[in-house]
Amino acid sequence: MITSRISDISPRLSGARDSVPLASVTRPGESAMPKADLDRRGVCVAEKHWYLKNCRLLERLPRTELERLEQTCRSRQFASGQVVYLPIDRADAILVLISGQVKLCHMTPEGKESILAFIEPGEIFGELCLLHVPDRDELAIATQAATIVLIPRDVMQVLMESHAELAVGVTRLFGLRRMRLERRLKSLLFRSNRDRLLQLLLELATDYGKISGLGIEIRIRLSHQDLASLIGSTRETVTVTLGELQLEGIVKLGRQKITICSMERLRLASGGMSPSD
Amino acid sequence: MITSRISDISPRLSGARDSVPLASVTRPGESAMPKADLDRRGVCVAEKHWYLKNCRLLERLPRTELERLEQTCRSRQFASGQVVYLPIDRADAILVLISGQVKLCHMTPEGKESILAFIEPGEIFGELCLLHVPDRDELAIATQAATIVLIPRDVMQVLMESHAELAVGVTRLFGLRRMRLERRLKSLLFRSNRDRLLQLLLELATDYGKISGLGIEIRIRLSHQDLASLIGSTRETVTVTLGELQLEGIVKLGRQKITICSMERLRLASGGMSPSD
DNA sequence: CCCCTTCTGTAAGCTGGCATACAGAACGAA
DNA sequence: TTCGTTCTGTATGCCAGCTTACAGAAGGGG
Repeated sequence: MITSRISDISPRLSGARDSVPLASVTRPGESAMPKADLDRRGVCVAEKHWYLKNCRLLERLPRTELERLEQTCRSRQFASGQVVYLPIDRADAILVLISGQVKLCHMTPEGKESILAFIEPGEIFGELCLLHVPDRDELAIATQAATIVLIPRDVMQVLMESHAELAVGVTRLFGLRRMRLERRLKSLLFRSNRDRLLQLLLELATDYGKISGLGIEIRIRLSHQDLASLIGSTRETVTVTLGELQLEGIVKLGRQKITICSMERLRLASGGMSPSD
Repeated sequence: MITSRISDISPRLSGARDSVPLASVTRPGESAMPKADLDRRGVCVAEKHWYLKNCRLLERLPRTELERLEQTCRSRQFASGQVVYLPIDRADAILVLISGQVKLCHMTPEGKESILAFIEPGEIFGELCLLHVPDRDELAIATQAATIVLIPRDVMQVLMESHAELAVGVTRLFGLRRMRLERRLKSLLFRSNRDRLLQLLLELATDYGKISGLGIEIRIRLSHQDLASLIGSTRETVTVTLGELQLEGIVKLGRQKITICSMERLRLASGGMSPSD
């Protein structure tokens, strides 16, 4: 249920209201990191450049810069379900997801959650801080135990100025995310619940699809509630609609697992448009 | 009616299907430009740098570069209602709107139009081509007689590489547009028709608001159909809802003109969130 | 000025999908 | 294994908003 999710985070929300720095969201005893990896300030310093090299955007930086980054940025661990940042948090660093999974979402005044995006390892998020907006304006929650590296905005900015290819990469990132948003907006306006779900499945299949015996399986685990939060619908409606799609032989359902039996029929049913339309 | 809008553009659609370059969308006799401003190829060459200097993004370029731009880019005139580009057009140039107004929109398979954005003089659009996506994926229509300068993608790319401040500007542009989209997405998911309209009015007031005697007047002319296309609703529903808001004393209606009587009450009614939420 | 188009207003009926309410199933933790 | 929690499935009433259908009003072009 949604309400349970909210109560899940509200204690942290109040805790962070007085602009506690990100580093203190995890309480001392809560960290899942082995002690050997911690220095005196509880910050992981080992192998960071190795981590960062796995980030598409940063890998093109020269080795010296990656090492310099080690000096300035910190690594953090988050348990599954933990809040990474809150809408009201100050946006002063970009984040690199090293491992695990994070979802970015937004809460309506009535407490409904709409998921804006899922972040996978190697991806960057919270990058809007580069525009010098005051706060995050979105909620980031670890959906799996996650390791995250924080790069302060100033540091990133300096890097971008001295390394044009990084700036180009960031521009590209902004652009691609914007395209994804536009696609999503288009698929929401004027479309029935069923159409939105079909379109979503199509996008999930292309983004996270893995070929399996029965067809294309969606790698990430999503409950019906999650799907509803992605298309702005309700859990019940999604359950029913998915059931129909299964009867029609388009998908095969499992617990938090969806397999697309026939991409052609899915494409056809969702209006014959590719996910990039 | 919507259908009439579609028939309005469909002849041009077929004309452009075989990848006719943008420059040929306007038929020779159709230009509203005085002859003196045209060279042999029907392209305006006069005072272009003066135009471009009014563009927020380009104004920071050194004068020499602006003049070089004159050599490579063309200027075009579009009559009100004319198509600037089609979703299937190749995306190989960014466009600068010098004067007039352009709307970017998307057509659903059933022929409903959803407006993605309005472009005002000095603004850039079609900039997604910088990501090397194959085609436009959206429809651009002049809503007022418009003058537009085309900057080929390659030219822009070279400029960005040699002028970091331009690249930064583009990044910023992408980011800001993305924020706007995210805001819009949030205001669409899970919100009633009324709420969406209120939120839209709030954004329109901040983006295009002009103080007048009765309150804040929205500068751009929008029909109820346009508003419906912006929030994914129907013309009738918008008419009724606007009527209610007028009765409540929140807005004052005129033909294609809306004046916000009380920003406070509007803000309050739309959930008490600022447009940047 | 008149005609034609676009814009706005109003109303009645229908329906997709939401709210609500249960219940069984699968999973995780202890 | 057992208990508690989350996930999934199903049914019913109800309502916001879409559809359809008209009609007057305001421009605008000739």
